[in-house]
Amino acid sequence: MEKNEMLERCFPGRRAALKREILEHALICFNEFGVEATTIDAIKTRCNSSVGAIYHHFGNKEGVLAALLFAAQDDQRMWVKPYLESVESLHDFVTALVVSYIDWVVANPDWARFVYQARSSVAKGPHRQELKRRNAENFRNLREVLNRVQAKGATLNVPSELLPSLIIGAAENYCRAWLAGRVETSPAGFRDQLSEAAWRSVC
Amino acid sequence: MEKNEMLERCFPGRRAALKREILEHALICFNEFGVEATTIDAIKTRCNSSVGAIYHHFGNKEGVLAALLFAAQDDQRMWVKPYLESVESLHDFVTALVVSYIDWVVANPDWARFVYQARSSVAKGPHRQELKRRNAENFRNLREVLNRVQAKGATLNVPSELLPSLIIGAAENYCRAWLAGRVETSPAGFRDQLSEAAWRSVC
Amino acid sequence: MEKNEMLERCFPGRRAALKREILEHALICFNEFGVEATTIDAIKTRCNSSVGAIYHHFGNKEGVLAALLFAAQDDQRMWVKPYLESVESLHDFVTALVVSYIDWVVANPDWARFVYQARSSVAKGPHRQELKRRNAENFRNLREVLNRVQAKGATLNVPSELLPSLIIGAAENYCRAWLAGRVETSPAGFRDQLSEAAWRSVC
Amino acid sequence: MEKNEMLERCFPGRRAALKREILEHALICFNEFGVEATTIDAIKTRCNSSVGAIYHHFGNKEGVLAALLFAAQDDQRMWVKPYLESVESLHDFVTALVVSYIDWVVANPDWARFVYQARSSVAKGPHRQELKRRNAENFRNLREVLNRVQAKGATLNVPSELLPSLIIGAAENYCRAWLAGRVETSPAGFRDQLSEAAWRSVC
DNA sequence: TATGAATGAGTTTTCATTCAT
DNA sequence: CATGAATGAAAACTCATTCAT
Repeated sequence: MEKNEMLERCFPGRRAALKREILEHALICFNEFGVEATTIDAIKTRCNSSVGAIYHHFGNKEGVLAALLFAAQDDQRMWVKPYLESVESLHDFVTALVVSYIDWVVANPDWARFVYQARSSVAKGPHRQELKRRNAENFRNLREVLNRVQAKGATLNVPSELLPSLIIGAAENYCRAWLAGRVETSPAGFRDQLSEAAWRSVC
Repeated sequence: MEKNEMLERCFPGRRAALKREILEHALICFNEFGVEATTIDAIKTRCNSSVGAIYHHFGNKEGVLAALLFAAQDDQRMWVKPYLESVESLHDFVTALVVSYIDWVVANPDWARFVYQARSSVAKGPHRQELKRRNAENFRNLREVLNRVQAKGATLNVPSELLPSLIIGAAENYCRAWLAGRVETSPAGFRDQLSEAAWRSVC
Repeated sequence: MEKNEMLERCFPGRRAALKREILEHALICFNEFGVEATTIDAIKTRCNSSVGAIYHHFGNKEGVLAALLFAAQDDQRMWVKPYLESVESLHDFVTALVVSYIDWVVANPDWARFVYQARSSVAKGPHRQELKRRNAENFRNLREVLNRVQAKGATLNVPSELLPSLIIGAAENYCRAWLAGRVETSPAGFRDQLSEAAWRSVC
Repeated sequence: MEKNEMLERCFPGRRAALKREILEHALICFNEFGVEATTIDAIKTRCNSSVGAIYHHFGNKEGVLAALLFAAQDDQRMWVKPYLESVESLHDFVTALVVSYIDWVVANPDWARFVYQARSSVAKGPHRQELKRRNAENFRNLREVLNRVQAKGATLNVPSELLPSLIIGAAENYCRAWLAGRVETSPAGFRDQLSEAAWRSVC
């Protein structure tokens, strides 16, 4: 199962089995009832564990939330790597980002749904520094690839602040709509159209 | 004050004065503490009213939330009207939507911030049908304008489901980032770039 | 309609029309939801009146309750009178009480249901003195009839305190069970059996 | 103390100590203030516990009420057993029921008072099915004894629905009056008279 | 480590009552 | 007299968190 694979990667080993079990069911609860409406008790009931175990492993509710969000983001960043490796041009770069984003959402709809609602919660809570740090690091990594590509040829004539929105904005908007059931067609069906649109929007 | 103007429009008259007062301060609370973290008590303290009055006028917390969201959306839809009136071409249409969107967000940052976080709450709560109905009606209205414009000349070669994301996705993404403090530059500074990018992405 | 007849008797005249209207619908609410669960608002909604009107006429919720209870008891005491007039013997007396009790309950099931649940409420509330006074007066009146009858012939060899329970206990118990739906057969079907049983139990 | 004995029987063991503690003091509150007027807070204050503990053990207020009622009824049914064992005739049967009823009320006035006011509440609430089930079972058990006795000799010429009212009606009525302070003499003083009256009323 | 009973501050909500119009 | 908006005390109930076993 996909969920277990991702968690196995993030929390490997036998000793972390319960940890993975808890996170797996916490994700289901958060998506089913919403982040705020999910209680520790609901999670412990779903995974046949105990409140004590959850607190032992994650400290508190925000700890569970942060662990899940960071696992999802880590996975998403691992996922994009192979897409970026063969990037040679600016067009490749934009396409890699858009397509890998869509592919990840389609492959992990539960995680994507969760990320959209959990991000703002974590951004307000005690793990917001860690979140910022991780986002900054990710941004640096992408920047590095962009710089490498731009060194080879043409450069983009777009303000740095605006770039992420132009590249990912439309794709994210459509993925949100799909996960919320507002549109029917899977984003997978619009991979090329969304990546080409993103490319046209930046050049 | 802007807030009062908008609320005056939605809930006119002397008798609704307290209603407006409550909504005005509820908006501030929701933005300051978050939708879930805002308590009825906090609202009543802020507007020097009573819990009873809030329940008398809005039934419950979800009622306050829905009243605010619907007021904001009504205003946003009133706002876009003059932009759409002079639209002659597809390019005009895309520009009108993007630019009016940005202008509204910049003119009403508190309302915009609120809409982003309240929408998903209302979409899960007891007013979700009303929300759907309103969104559908808005969509029909825009569609009508689009049809009128397309009748005159070239038509867009973009799937209907994808169109809203292509037009508004990047602008929305940037506005969210701005309101969350993740970028510094006001979206007003990127009106033309965002609307041109949207246009290129659809044609 | 029965309800109106009884209320017309207790609160006669045009000016008391609203009063009767309120009481009539309050009775329905009290029976449907229970005394404590019935709110002034529910009553005002049911009778298309206003909270102000209810408070104007009855002072408070306990006032409504007491007015209804006293009306019901007054009616029950008016009802028993003709039964008692022709009483000549002890046997007649016991029969009159049991049979009139049953007949009244069957004729006014809503009022009877109400009396059973309202009595203890009023007995705790601010009208408890008035309730006591009325009960004592009623007891005196019945005692008088009993004395008159006993003066003519045989006397009962039953402690005074016990007498009411022996006479009415079984009938009341059955009527309660009937009104609660625990038994099917109307008490009217057991008029003779209950009155004869009562008579055998006291002699 | 009687209360503890009864509760110890219903909820035995060390682990249930707090459960018993809560019920014991809830009973006092319900009798002192009335079922509706007793708040969870009043109970928790009286037994030096916490609202959380009460909700942990009983779910909600209705849960406390039902637990107490069922405990009382269980006790009452245990109590009547020895009275029924030596029953040989119909007369014995009626006497056993009336006398054991009176003895139980006199031995447990607080529980009896509670049963009278709680029964109708529970009969309306979420535990009404359980209540019905228990009453039906109790009825079956008594019916069995009655059948056994009737097999030996004379049978009663009284409708089945009416029988309980004839047997217990007067005693219950008197016990209610005594517990409410409307009469002075303890029902214990009228054991024989009430049981003999019941016997005469059914034969 | 694991458990789940116990805590109690904090929340939503209700509703009798008042009073200005 | 009638109305219903406004009040606010008080209620039920929740739930993150702790801690003894």
